Amino acid sequence: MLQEKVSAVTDGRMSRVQDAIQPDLLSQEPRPDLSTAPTVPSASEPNQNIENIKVVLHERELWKKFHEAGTEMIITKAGRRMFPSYKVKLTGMNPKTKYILLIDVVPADDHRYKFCDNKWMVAGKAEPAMPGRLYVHPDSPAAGAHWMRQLVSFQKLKLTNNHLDPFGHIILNSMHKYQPRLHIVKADENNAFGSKNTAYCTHVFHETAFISVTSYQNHKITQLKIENNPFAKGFRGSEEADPRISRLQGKEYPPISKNSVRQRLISSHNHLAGKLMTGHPQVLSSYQYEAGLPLANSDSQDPISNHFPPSRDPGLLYHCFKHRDNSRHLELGCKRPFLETPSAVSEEHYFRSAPSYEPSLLPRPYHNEAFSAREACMYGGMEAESGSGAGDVDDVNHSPPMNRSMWATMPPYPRYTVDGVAYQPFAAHFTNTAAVTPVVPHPASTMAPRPQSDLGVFNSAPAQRGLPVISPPPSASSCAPATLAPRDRSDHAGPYHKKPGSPPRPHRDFSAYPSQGAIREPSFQYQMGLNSTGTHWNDS
DNA sequence: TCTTCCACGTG
DNA sequence: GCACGTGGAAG
Repeated sequence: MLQEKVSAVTDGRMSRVQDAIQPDLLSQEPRPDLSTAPTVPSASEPNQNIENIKVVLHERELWKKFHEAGTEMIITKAGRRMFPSYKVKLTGMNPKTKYILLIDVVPADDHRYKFCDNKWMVAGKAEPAMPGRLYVHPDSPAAGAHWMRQLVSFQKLKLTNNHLDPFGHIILNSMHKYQPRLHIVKADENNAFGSKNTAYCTHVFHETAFISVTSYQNHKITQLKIENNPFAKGFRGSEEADPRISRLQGKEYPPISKNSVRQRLISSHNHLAGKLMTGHPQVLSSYQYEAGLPLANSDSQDPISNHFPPSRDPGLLYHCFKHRDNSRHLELGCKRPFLETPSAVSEEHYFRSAPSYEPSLLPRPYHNEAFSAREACMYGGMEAESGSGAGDVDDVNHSPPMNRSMWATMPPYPRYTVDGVAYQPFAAHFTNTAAVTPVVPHPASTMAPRPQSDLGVFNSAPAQRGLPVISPPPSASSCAPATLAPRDRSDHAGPYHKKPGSPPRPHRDFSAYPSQGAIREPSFQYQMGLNSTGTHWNDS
């Protein structure tokens, strides 16, 4: 039943999505006409009804709590995990078909925010989008049976504000609003994607949108993190007395640090405010989605929506797409640009996402690289790879190692990257990691910390490395984004040339591709975009 | 605003 | 016992 509904729904959405997407993809270029764009995957493909895949966000209620308060995610130079973690339950996949799951985090709008008077306010124009990176789930590629077997967790994904991050973490600007997106890509025969007929779907849960910060602004969010994140248990205590604080201060009783006081006040305030706020939660949207309803977005009012921009959609948006052929196909070859590590390492994929604010979404595969994943996000450890893919969970499903490709999504803004700089991903910066191999990237080797990449972040930087690039498909453009980017980059600025350095394993490079991004798609905009206006999350 | 260090917790 | 994830405080 649900499925039916879902399907139906999805279909609807999908088409929209496509439309939307296309634009993105194209965005840069003249966008072909959307109409042209094939709708969803027209391609025929064997298996896949990627569009029939259902994705349920795990712990949605928790996400909603955060969303209602205006979710904030800490970003640090070293990389910080997201909390709540992005975990999903998948159903409707072809058990034998291999899929690659990846997440990208795109700007939700083009504003910079500030937290004043206990609420988020627009504080100017957004900084240029950072090089978009994609975080590929370490188990990728894996068969549908594998993905459906248990929750798929992206908890190891890390966010950073270091534009030169060598670890493959997702790079964001502080005080900006972002929207994580899940992309399910059907792996091709080479365990890569990007080839013709590559089909993929993008799912967006609006309740996972957040504002990146270097320190929490809204006390309510801090409290939610402390109350729900096991690693923050040390800060739990009665509200009144934060044990930890006490300790720090050496007092038994709650110290009243300015913060604590402030927090308390705020929290009270928030509560009231919250109640006052609107009334409805956007929850509906989510639910709708789940229900399979189309989104109706009712939400305009949704408080949350307000907080975050726009997306109105129901909780999720989804796009499905199939590449058309020509276009792009990525090759996955596996090359690991940076990584040298040969075999040992597994490959990771780096992707770049597009910066668009919205929805651009589509990933475009860039090229792949291999790498190993070290940590498996999901199940525990997996590495998948080693040669093959991750082995995590079951290996059965796993496919062999995949190549990691990079995708670039479109950037919202044309610029992307670090200001045009050629980004050198990893290598350059490795400074810290001295250990890391300097120059060339070795993937596996030691790198200091493990990059997310392990996880699978990719950047795109294909060209430079010689990675396979995707060829751009002309028409595809409309549809398939992926292609475009890659080439562009290479051609154009080529932002990233990789320099000699190599990043640690993980990431290989990233070229940043800018995807462009802005979305124009109706749907999308519809979703997200909107709100810029207010944006206020005020939580309170 | 951001970075670094800290104590404490999980796993 | 160790590595690492946390938010707070101090800088």
